[in-house]
Amino acid sequence: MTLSNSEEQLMQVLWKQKRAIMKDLIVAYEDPKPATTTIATLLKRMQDKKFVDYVQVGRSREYFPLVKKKDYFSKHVNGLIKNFFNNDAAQFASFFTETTDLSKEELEKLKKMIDLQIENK
Amino acid sequence: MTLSNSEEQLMQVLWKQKRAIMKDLIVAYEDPKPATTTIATLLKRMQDKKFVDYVQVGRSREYFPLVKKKDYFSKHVNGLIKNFFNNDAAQFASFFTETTDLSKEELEKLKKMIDLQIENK
DNA sequence: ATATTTGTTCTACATTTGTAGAGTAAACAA
DNA sequence: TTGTTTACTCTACAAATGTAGAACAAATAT
Repeated sequence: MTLSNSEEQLMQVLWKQKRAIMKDLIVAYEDPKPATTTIATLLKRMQDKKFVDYVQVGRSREYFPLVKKKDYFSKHVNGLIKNFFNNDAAQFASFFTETTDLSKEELEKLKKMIDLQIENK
Repeated sequence: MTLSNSEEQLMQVLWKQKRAIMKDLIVAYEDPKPATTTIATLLKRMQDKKFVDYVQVGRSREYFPLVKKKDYFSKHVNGLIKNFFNNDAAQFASFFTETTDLSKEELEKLKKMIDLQIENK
């Protein structure tokens, strides 16, 4: 089960806010803001898909993510790797460093992180 | 304009085969293979979206990609970076090295590539 | 020459997605 | 205590997607 585009967008808001009621969610949107009913529909569908849940707080529901951004995202990336690179992460990595536009500093930082990873092997 | 899932799947086949007629495309599918009309519909929609074109060769059309896999894919990755990491590629990179499961050798290789990149800055 | 295969277009239809109005109940403001 | 706000559910509907039958034309096999 995956999120559709607009569901994913809403999920981003929720990940950022951690817990939020309707009003908070809508505030996070640019103009033209969606109708409240639109958000409500999306939230309901996301509940059905087990991506969010809520607790009743007074008159409102406080929504929260059931899925960690990191987990969701790593599934995404691994899907991409599988799809586009025959499941070869190294090939993906190479592609990544070529394609994205990292500054010298960022590259140095990345190198340090890789060193750390190598040490832990 | 983006490809839907099943369009993207077909695009993968076409990228692999470079140029292909209907029969070749269908052969590449696992059982249960889709109906030829299904593939035809997808191809037509992909033409409309300017992702493929064809030349008539005898009785058949030889289809070919109009978009390079690499270009298509880098747009994808950059989309992900924007969406999930606030447009911060370094953060993405860090996430990537943590999450994907690279071997020591692969990490070394990656480090070398990064060094190359740094030199070219 | 007739039957069969192949590729195509047209049409169709169920499902999913994006979006929101109508109606309603609870809480709140005046 | 009555109007206003807020959040929710129900319903709706157009567009996109996934899938494929019907019909047809060209090529091919017998």
